[in-house]
Amino acid sequence: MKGNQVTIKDIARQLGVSASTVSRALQGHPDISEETKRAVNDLAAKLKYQPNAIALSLKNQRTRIIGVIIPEIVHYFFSSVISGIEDVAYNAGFNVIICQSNEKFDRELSNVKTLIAQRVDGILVSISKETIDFQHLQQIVNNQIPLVFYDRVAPGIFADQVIINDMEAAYQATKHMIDQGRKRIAHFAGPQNLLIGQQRKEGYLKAVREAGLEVDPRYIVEADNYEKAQRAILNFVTEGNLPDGIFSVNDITAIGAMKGLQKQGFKIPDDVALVGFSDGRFSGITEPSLSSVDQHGYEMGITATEMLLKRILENKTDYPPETKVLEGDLIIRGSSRL
Amino acid sequence: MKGNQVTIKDIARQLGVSASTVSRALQGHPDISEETKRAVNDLAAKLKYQPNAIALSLKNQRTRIIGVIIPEIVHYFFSSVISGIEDVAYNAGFNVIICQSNEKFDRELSNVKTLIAQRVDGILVSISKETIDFQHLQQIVNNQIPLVFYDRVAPGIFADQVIINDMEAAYQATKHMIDQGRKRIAHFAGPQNLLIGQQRKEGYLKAVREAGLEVDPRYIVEADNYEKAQRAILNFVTEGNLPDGIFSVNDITAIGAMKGLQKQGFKIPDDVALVGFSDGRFSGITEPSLSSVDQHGYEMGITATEMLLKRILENKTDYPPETKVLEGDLIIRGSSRL
DNA sequence: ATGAAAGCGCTAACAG
DNA sequence: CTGTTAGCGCTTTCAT
Repeated sequence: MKGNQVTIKDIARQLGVSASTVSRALQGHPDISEETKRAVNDLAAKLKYQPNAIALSLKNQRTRIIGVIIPEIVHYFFSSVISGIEDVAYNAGFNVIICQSNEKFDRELSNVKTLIAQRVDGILVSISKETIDFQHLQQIVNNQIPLVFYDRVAPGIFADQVIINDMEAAYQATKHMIDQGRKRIAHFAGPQNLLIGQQRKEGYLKAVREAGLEVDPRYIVEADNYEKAQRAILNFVTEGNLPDGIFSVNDITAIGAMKGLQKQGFKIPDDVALVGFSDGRFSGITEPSLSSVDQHGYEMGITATEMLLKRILENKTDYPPETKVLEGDLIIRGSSRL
Repeated sequence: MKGNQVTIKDIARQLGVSASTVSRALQGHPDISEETKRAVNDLAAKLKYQPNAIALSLKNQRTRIIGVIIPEIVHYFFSSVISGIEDVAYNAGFNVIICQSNEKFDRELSNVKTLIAQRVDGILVSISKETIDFQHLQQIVNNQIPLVFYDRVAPGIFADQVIINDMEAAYQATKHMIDQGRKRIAHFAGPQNLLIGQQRKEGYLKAVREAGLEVDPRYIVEADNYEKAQRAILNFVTEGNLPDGIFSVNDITAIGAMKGLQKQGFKIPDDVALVGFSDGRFSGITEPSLSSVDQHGYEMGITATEMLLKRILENKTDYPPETKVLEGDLIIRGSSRL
């Protein structure tokens, strides 16, 4: 932002009129003569004048910027969410600032500070795996900045949220394996401080219990990435208690399990059935292809942003927070089909 | 950005001092008494005062924001680049605005306008597949906004750039298959208006020619995604001229080829060897695992941002544009190893 | 040690 | 139809 960008003053000076006239001409204000308008617009085009968004923000007390806090952009689910957010924001004339927390609490804290300092008009948040303290998020609410949580919500914060029906989807995923005759189903679970981690485990438990199967605590392992899944598989094998089905909290964990099992010579789905979660770009690519729950990231981004824009544009902080629940869709593929 | 954020004035009023005193106290200015400083800082903390970044930007004529234009965030390569960008920017106290062009020229145009309007301190660009007109990028240079291209550069624009040695990497990838005894090697090429598309094809051609093999035009197909690869494979099969090796412009294309071939009953790498480009998260997951060129996205993001920050902080527009070339590393995996 | 005033770029009363 | 003025939040001379 060096000093050589064209301002309204430059145009005013060159045309021998006042800045306000230029401002009005640019806005097509009816008071201004056609002649002046033409002169102003021509010169503006010639000089490639771009209004200074910062000055406008300061004046108008709104930035037309939406801040997004996202755990990790490299995941297909999260980048689809971003696409949804951007599409809606873009159509409404809003810009988007994306901040990655990298799953770190400290970084998330700093992200919130940044977005407040930038005076964004609204904030979309999916909390990090580490986040167990929510003061910074409360701070957003206190500052009366519209806030919508997507996917990973913060308990106790009075704000809109859009989530998927994690418990039901997890239940369906597990039940599907049971329906195929599996008896010893394990769960590779996510962090239990995240609601999604709890809910997916709950759904799993519900299906197991409902089928009258035993809940074996050795079969519930906190494993939410490739490496942990591999290690868990190795444990199962050495201890001689291999499950015949595994429901994983996400796809990459399911793939870690798949690779680990195949390395040990087991066949998928014959020996062990696998179902993941999120339906990333991986699912169709593994051999066999991976059953998974489609989490509809793009739609989630759209919905969250629409909710946020509603708060921003209608300027309503009075009505109570809404929670929208999207349905996750179980996609059955080779890894769990007999 | 509603009206209820705490400002320096609020603090001044409550303490019965002037705004300038508060400002100075907050900055630790030596003129201010310890007593006043303490009072100001305490109240600021209590009210959770956050300086208005917009007012600061307007005053200082710099935003400490870096604008990034990226084709599509969902690709592992590009999201790694973003991580590199963010890490460097973050450490230097800069924020990042990410704009997706979605591979559309119009969107890219609009992105550039937005970033100029936001008066970002510098811009990082990788051009879209559609971009063949570069005036908007020239506009950035004209406005004296520091500009660095990464990966996909715009010819004829006088700006820094960081790329990988696409031609050499493509040459190595192709040569590797030739060294393994392949004689009929095809190339699934990217858009030829992108330099990376041209260069990767050039590298392929160089290896083929150097080995004294025939350049068969039927073996050079413009295919840069999963579906196009599948179709191309089908064509090869129906026309009865299946190659024994394919070098693809990116991984997802290589995987499309792999799936297409396997569906037809061909064995990888026995019947056809495959090498991709970019070494995304897919590479280790397919069966067999995919040989690919590691494009070092994270490092590219780091390098590009360091170059940009140098321009911004040293305020040097005088020295000539630099081009940094990173080396791509061929990673040989199961899809091309006999 | 502190305050008053000006200014960053723009808009919107208010005046003519 | 157009100009003058004030103000958005903050910093920074220049006074005192």
